[in-house]
Amino acid sequence: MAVMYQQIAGDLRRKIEGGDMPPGSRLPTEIELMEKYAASRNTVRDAIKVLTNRGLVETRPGQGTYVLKSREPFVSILTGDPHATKGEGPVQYEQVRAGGGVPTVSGTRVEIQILTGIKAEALRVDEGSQVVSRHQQRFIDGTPWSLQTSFYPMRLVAEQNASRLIQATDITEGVMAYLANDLGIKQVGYRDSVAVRAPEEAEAAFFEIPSDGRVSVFEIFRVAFDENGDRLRLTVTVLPADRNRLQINVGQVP
Amino acid sequence: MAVMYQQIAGDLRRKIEGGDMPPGSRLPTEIELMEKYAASRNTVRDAIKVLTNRGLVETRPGQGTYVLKSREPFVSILTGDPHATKGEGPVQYEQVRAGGGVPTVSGTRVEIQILTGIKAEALRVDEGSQVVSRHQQRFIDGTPWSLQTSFYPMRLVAEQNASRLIQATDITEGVMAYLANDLGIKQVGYRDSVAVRAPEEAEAAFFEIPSDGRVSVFEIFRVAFDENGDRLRLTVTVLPADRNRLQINVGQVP
DNA sequence: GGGTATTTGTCCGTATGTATT
DNA sequence: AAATACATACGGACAAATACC
Repeated sequence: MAVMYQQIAGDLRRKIEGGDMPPGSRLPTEIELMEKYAASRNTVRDAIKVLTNRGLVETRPGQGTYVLKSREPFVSILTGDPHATKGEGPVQYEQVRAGGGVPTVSGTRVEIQILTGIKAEALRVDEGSQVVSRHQQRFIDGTPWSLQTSFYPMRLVAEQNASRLIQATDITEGVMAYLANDLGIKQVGYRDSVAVRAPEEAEAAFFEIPSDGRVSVFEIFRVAFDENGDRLRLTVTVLPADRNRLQINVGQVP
Repeated sequence: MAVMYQQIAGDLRRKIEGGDMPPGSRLPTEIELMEKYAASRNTVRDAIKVLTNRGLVETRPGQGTYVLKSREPFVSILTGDPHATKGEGPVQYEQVRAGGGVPTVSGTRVEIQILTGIKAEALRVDEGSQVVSRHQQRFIDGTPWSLQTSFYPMRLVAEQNASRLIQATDITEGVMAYLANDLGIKQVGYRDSVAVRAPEEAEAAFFEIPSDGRVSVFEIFRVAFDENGDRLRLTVTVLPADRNRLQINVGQVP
């Protein structure tokens, strides 16, 4: 019923998932598989393509095809004290892997940008408005973990004198702490919206994942609200979906 | 620099994303693309494969290759009152699309199952323990939305007489309400863990998505806790990532 | 460093099958 | 039934990456 390349793919898949070919092991070469299944090389390659698309194997030119090892995922916590002001910049995510792991952050890149589309809509500013953008790269134990960009409406700088926002220096006590302590602007809640999409070129390069969309990324929009229900900032966080899990705690959890 | 099929893919992609080929429109046939780019049919097909893998187009045998339309995503809310007892069964997700949309639920399939692996670990029962499994299919406006299975430790039935759990009838007032009102067992919090993976065969068939892993699914593990910090149930929800967004509200949000 | 063997990647041409109109 | 369009499968040739001597 199934055609030949699917049969070959199914057979290899069973051998991988059944433990006959453990993670890290090398598959037979395409030539060997041709002989084993009495198929042409292109047919064998079609079968292997099924496995790579499902994230089971990886082909390395000049070396062979290898069974992928599943790595221990990072855990990012999306819930926290909405009034919290501590933390290093617009930190949203905590890393709770059992083995530990040290998060590090790149220097903050600060820009004035034009905000359009759904981002402008999320921050409730006019299409094409100027905003302050603060961008960071985040790593855990040296491996790329997340890309994070926060957008602040210009009124915070223009009308409420949040001048440190537009300086290209880290705000070590945290932006929310700065706004609360120096300006009396307090975050009382936030809303996250989580989607999954294919990575952009730059994201694939940073995370060291294939740029063809086989591995997708989480895209998290976090909108923060102040006491008046006004939107304080929009933070967009991107993390590769193959090495991250999101955790949400509600109520009383041990 | 880039090889030919990548150049063709890039050219087509720019035309799609630039609006030259709007969603729903048909691409030139493979023969026409062969002539246009002076490439062989296999090379043209390789280029199209890049686009299908990125979720930009869809090929239909006998018809042609079409630019996909992005559908309005469903929004599922992961946060709610941890003490809430109302609701139809193990409901976790609310649908908040602007245009409305009527959620419907299949009848509940109840089974006694053996729980193993990470599911047993999540519910903190011994590997290979028997549990009660209650499974539902959920739709919105008739389109498949989510698959949901809840697992309850057998002690609820054996020691605490939650006999209705093992009856194959819907518990219309909600399982949590039943446990609270009849047995005095109260949920005080829960923890969600969100991952993304390729769909299984049955899931792809139910959601009507390709079974080759191009479209991935959210897999949400929800563990519910009672006042003693014991685990009341594990609910596993699967929903296709191409038509769903997850929303998390923390603190005071308008 | 250089050369060679191995292995996967790209590209071509052709033939036939299957789904749709 | 016929035409159209994509899917599968074969064969071959050369390129590019890697490993090894």
